[in-house]
Amino acid sequence: MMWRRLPPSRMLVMFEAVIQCGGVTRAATTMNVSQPSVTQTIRQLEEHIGVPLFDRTVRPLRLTEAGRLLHEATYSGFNNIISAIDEMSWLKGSSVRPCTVAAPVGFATYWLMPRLAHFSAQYPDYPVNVLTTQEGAPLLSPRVDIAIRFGSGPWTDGQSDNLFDERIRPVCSPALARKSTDNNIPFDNVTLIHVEFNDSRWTSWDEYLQMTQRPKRGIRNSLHFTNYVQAAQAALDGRGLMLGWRSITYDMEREGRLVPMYGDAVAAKDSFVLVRKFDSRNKSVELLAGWLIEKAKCY
Amino acid sequence: MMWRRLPPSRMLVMFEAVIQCGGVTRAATTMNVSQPSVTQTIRQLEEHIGVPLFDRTVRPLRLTEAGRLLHEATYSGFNNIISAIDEMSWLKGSSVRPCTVAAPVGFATYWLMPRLAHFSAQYPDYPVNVLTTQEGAPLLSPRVDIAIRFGSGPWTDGQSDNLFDERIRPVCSPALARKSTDNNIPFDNVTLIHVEFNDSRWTSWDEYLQMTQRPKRGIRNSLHFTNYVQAAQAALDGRGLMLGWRSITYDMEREGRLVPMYGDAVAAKDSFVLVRKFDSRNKSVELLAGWLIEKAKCY
DNA sequence: AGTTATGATAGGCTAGGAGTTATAATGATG
DNA sequence: CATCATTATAACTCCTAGCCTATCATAACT
Repeated sequence: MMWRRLPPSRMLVMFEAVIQCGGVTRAATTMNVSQPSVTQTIRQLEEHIGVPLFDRTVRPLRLTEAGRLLHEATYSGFNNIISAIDEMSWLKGSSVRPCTVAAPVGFATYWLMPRLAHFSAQYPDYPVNVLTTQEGAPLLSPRVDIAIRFGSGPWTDGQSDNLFDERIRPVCSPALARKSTDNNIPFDNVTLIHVEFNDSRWTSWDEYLQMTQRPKRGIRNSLHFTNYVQAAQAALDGRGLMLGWRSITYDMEREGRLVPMYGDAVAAKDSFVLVRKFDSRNKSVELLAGWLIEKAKCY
Repeated sequence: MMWRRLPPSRMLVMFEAVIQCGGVTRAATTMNVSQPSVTQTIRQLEEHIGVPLFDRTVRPLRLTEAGRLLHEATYSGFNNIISAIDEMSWLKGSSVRPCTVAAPVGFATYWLMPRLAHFSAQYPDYPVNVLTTQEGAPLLSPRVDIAIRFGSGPWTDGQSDNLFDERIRPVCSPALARKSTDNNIPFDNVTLIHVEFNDSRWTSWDEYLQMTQRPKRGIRNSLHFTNYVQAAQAALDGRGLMLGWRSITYDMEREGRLVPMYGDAVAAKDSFVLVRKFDSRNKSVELLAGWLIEKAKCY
């Protein structure tokens, strides 16, 4: 009876695509369909639900509050299903049970994934699965061997090891930094790149300005994104100043693609913790957990 | 890129229906399609994934390990999406923000839902949403105002109040109980109704037998189910002896539809705890939380 | 073993989903 | 204000996904 309200997955997939690509047109090209097709599909979805998902009074379409809600739900919902399928596929071929690690989406994208590539190269016989979550503290479960949580803990449902504290500071592209210093542009005139999260633990620009005792900014000179991927891209393109989370921008800073600018680093309230099952008979769990902890040290 | 592996929702919905109805034929009738259609759809899904989902060597089709995995994922995944949509629909009509409570599936079905019916009757102006989870400890999140958890805590992400401890004892229908006592049937000859959960915190028959120092049973005389709904139905029909969780079977016991039989109650390791957000500006959260705690007392 | 209940297979048909092109409308930008 | 970029609307086409009937195969039950 529950599926009466469930929209066809096509629509939800399109919806996600539009969000990811940041616009109908781009979504259309990446999905290999025409632009009107996407518009139609989104309309159908909105009709199906009965609520507008996008704000049409602004041109690169932006999510409404309702849209953001749905986005969160579908994103993690699909992730659940897909990662289960992945796991099953592995389970079919090799008899080696893969190790599944759950992590918050930003951490997974910018810290975990790049490193996992190395891990897989080093230990090709130990398959690893990543389950991204919208929440900061994924639970251990039959399907999750390692959970990486952002918070204060302590957690008692498994063996926990601290990975690192989180630190935040403004960063931007080297080009923008040079331009700013050369022309002596004051902080207040620089475009700020915002990421709209619902998680209260993620420090926002507003909070940062407050913590560093700077005046609050208006909506002038600001770019808004709903995910870190786009925001980071905008920063790399030199379109503004982003609040750089250490776990997310560290690699990019090291490569010189982003540089700290305008202001000090601020410690986040919480830190990242790796929690693994107590009784993991699975060798790969121990191996991967140790490996990640090691990587976190030298970071 | 992630949707490459996502099967059409039709298939997943059918899959869920087959599980819920406990068979292809029954699923067909409840979904208003022909039986071959269902068979087809399931085959397509299995092809899509590349893994058999059902064990065909047994006649009322049973889930394989892989199937169980997928079931869990889709169930909670869809639940996420649907409850988000529900919430949005409410949000459209009335400006009163609904209160969303997340709870483990068994608790939600058998304890929460029946009581919520009364709550809604009493306070029609306070809409309530239920989000069922496969795990025992749902998190608070922007979308979840109240989380009901089964575990040992303590949890610090919100204000927590104990609801009640869990207790387990064998129960069956009055008819079966009478027949057993009349004919002096020994415990070892009674059919046991099993529920297959992956959550280690749910005590199984094996554990119960061990705790009460009875001999372990073979697979003879046993019925297996994957969810409590079916299992409870089987118990009500007098088809065997079920391990009755207080939170689940209490109402049915009070109505005389189930009676305790063969053996003592055993305390579960953990208890149910209600966790609500610290700063709930939402009146309905406070109201509902207090109401539930009150109900839990007199139960 | 015979009977019943349940699921699998084959083949054919049709409705409507999903996409296309062409064009208009509207916000962003300078 | 002019131009560009992006999204909305309309009308039409196509094809395939999904369903059905009919029949067969096999497990469960007694």
